Amino acid sequence: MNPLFHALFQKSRYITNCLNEVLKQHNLYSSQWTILYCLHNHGPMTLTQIWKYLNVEAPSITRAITRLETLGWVLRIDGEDKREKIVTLSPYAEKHLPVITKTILAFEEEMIGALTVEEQQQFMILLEKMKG
Amino acid sequence: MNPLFHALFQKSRYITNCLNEVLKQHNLYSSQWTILYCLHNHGPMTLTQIWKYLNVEAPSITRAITRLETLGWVLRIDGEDKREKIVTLSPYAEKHLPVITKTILAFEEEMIGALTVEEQQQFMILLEKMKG
DNA sequence: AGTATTTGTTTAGCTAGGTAAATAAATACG
DNA sequence: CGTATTTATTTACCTAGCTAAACAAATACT
Repeated sequence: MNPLFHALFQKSRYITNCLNEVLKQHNLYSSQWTILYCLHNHGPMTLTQIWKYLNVEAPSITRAITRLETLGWVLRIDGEDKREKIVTLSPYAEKHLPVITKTILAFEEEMIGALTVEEQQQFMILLEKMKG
Repeated sequence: MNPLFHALFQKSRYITNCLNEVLKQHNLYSSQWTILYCLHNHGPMTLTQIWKYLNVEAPSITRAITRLETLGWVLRIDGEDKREKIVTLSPYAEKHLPVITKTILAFEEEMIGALTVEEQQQFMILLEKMKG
């Protein structure tokens, strides 16, 4: 395996593991938090909007939303178009998200802190260049 | 989610998906190929050597090796220390690996080609800086 | 020598992604 | 209007990582 790929995969796994560790105190997993944060910023979204935005396949989102629903974080309501389901944050989520967001921001700052803003931009540019 | 993490995870998933697409013609998955390539370079290895080198947990390797064994790519033989199993490439693997390696190198070149050698080094350095 | 600890591997069960195919509602077309 | 196609979601099943705990062999300790 090309060392660049190897390093990329490693770091990706490492960061998600760290993220899960931080989220443990809130009884959440990284993929769940990603969706909650997404809904928090965009307001109610259909499943399709969510998976297109997060760039994963639909079944992953269906499963995650089902779990979040049973845990009481989101509500799934029928849209005007009867095919689609609109997902919204529950009052419980609205109440608890701010403090979670805060701990996550601290984590991200700690993780990325060693990079200057220019380095962060450079990193994004280099990522883009890898045939997207 | 911090856009830098988002981009990192995205690209990581994207590349493994592409890799799997390329490997489909050889009836292999990326994780399997990673192990075969590892054995090809280092010669016979114990399970522990493999998971420490690839930096994943032991059960992932156990499962992958079991699958590779039933598919005829590797052999698992008892070591002198009766606890450990030594994994070696099968003659079938020795025969077929070169051509697979060739297609993978072409894929990696295509994927990374847009980056100069300096940019690749820079990318590695930036990855390292993210709290390892 | 006999017990306690460590080490290598495996098993069980979890999240998290993927594809392929089923289903139901909406839309397009002849 | 009725059928064909598209679109949104779901279901079933696959790889790929993880942790926790079981187990057996080796090593350390007294």
